[in-house]
Amino acid sequence: MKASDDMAAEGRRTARVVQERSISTRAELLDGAARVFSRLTYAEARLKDVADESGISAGSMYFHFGNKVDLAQAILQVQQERMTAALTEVLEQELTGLDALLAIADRLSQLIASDITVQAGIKLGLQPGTGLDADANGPYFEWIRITESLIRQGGEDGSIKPELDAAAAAEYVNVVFVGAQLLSEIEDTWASFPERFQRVRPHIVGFLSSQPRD
Amino acid sequence: MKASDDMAAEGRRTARVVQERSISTRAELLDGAARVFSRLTYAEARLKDVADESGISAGSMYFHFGNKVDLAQAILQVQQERMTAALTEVLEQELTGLDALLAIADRLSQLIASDITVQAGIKLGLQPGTGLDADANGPYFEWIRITESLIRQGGEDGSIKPELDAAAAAEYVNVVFVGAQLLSEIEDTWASFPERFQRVRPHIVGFLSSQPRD
Amino acid sequence: MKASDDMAAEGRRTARVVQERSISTRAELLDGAARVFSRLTYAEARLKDVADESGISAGSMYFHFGNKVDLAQAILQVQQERMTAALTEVLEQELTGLDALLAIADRLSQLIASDITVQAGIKLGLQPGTGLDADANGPYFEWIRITESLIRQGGEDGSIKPELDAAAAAEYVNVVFVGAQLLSEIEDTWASFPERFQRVRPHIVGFLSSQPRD
Amino acid sequence: MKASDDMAAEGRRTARVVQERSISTRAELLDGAARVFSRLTYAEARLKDVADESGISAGSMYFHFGNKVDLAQAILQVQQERMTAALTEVLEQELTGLDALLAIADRLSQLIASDITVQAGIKLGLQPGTGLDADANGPYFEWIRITESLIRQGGEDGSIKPELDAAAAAEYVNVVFVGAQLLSEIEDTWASFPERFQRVRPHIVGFLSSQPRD
DNA sequence: CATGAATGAGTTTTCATTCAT
DNA sequence: CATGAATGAAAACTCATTCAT
Repeated sequence: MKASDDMAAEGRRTARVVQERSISTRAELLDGAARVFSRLTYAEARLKDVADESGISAGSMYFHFGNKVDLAQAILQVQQERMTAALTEVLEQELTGLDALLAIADRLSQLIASDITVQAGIKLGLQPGTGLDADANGPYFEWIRITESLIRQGGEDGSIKPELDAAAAAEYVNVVFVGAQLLSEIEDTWASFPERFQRVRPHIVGFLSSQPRD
Repeated sequence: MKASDDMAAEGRRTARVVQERSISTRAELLDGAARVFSRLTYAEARLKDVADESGISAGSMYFHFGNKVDLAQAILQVQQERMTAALTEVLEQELTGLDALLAIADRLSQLIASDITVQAGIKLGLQPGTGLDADANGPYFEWIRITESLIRQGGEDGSIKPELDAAAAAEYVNVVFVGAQLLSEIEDTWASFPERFQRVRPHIVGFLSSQPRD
Repeated sequence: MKASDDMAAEGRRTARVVQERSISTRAELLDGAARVFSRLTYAEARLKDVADESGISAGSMYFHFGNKVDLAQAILQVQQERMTAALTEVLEQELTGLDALLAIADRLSQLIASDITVQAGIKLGLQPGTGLDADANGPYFEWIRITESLIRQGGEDGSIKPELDAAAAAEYVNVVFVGAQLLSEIEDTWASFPERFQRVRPHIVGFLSSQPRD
Repeated sequence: MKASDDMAAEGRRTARVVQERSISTRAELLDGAARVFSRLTYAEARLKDVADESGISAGSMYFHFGNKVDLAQAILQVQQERMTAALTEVLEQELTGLDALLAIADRLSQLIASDITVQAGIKLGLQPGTGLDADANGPYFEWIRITESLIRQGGEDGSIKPELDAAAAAEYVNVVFVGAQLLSEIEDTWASFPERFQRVRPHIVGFLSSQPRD
């Protein structure tokens, strides 16, 4: 049995190496795709561009992702993972409702400005009808829900004016956040988003905060 | 010579009929294209979709609009005309800076919610790199400029707090307007835009108005 | 209204011409496809071969038949129409059960030997799992049913031994017919089918006929 | 020198183990291929299907069989071996011409119904133009020759009517055998072939046998 | 020997655009 | 002017085969 043990051992070693190559290829592919989808519409994007951009053969793309839709969906998934991660990271710290809300918005504005995969995901999410997951912008609505619950929490922990209508306040916060995001996208593909958000942030604070600030 | 007179007369009549048909065809084409471009990306949209949607043959499109890009550009132009018309209409009334600003925003929110060509234009304007006029979203920046000048005017006519930084205030107003627009687009393709804007409008008024309101 | 009447009239004339061209193109395409599918497996057949064989551009194929499967299905349909036509033609003559049965077999053996579209249909029908209509060989079973009913009829009209088990007799007839067909296909792509069937035909007659023959 | 003896011994053991694995892999591969080719056309069959079906990696196939054509040819060879074996087994018994003919037919009908590799071989043999051995259905013609010679032998040994034209009689026998086979293939992939053949067998016996039977 | 990722040469399919009628 | 069939260039996708481990 020694021989087959050896073979098994070698098999495992080989497998790991192969798997690593596979993983890195997949990552490069996702990266290239993110770059392409962040500057082009889904239908405009050519898979050849993705292949060239990532230095991977077109055939290989079909080994890792069955087709164009799946590739786009993979990007959407990464986007959601990263945004969720940012969210949870903040929520794990024990902050007041207001601080958590602001921390999340700050965090997300930076993430969106710096992470091209997240940018690609946002663009893809806004153009359904492609075969992409119908609820691609489920995250949007989740984000709205979270905003509302944090405002309610802030009302209880004293950081936010308790008399506010949570739903209406949440809508306002989201309008401001999303508006800043869209203007930044138009102007310089999100590069200015964090600063722009900082400029309008005081309006949110002033509206929500129970502490008079100047 | 009577016969040829008849023929000439008939020719004129024919010409008129043909011309009328041409005009209506062109209109139907634009309408169909607007419906298509308002729900699909430029690259996703098939000219066959436009043909089917408008009940006009594909070949005919090439008589009226040289090609796909020109068709899209025609829509962008209509959009700009209609938005500009709304703008001028308000500006022609002699209103205070604040009232003009709010009237324009109200007007535009209604126009966007109700006019599918305008909707199509907005979507097209947000996806450059297509061969569409590079400065397709020139209107955005023009709108920002107008906002700023109205705020400055409001500072002078007393309707708006004079101590405000006009540029910063304009940015805030636009962030709110654009944010409400985007959320409405996502939720129900702009149908809820006017109401949503009315809900956030008080924040704008509260921030700008020199008159304390409750 | 004279002008538009003229236009309508011209429209009709144009439409007819266009339609004729369309029909002939479609026919040539079907013909070329039949030639290709009669010598190659569905999966082996290249659409380029069909295009070349019929002198029609590849793109045009997709105008007339949406895709490869539909093209194959169109051939199957033509095959079924032609075989059904042969069948009905015989059945319309008032023949005895035996004569009808034999006439149909004769007719079909000639049709199969001479009509390349029918040949293509037979081959296609025998290779499902392609996306072709699952019941592509429904005709086979229909044919078996008809055989059985003619034998029963022959039992009643006195042309066929009444004591025969119709189902079993039908199976035998079909086995012989189909066997002759398959051997002819292998040997010379059906060219020898009619003669071969004539050689084995007496076995069928001897078995079924109520009249002693030598 | 003991160490190197050990190594040599282990080397031999390893070699044997490897060799055994090789043999079983080859067998599984052939089996999987048979299953795939028995339900799909050569061109439809994906080597990946074979790999999945046999649980062997695609790359490994290329070690054992140079390429797709060779794999198919290996199956054809197994089919021919098994059919020939059945044939010779019967021929080795000293039977009359008629009994030998019937025994062979019975044997083959059972073999075809039960052996998926034989089924695969039959299907492959009927789709040339693939790159498979041109005379893939040589066996068919060989079988016809054997039939004829057994009929002639039967004429001499008294088991078959001596006045029969051997060639014509052989054709009839083959038509019936092949017809039953094809109908069974269509109906239930050969499962019913033995029974069906038994149902039509009396026609063959009645035609050939020199002994009046009822 | 086995594995499975990678490749590239084909194939199918799509669609803007042209053009004869 | 309108129509819709035809075209071709480009895109998506497939898969036998190779090859590093």
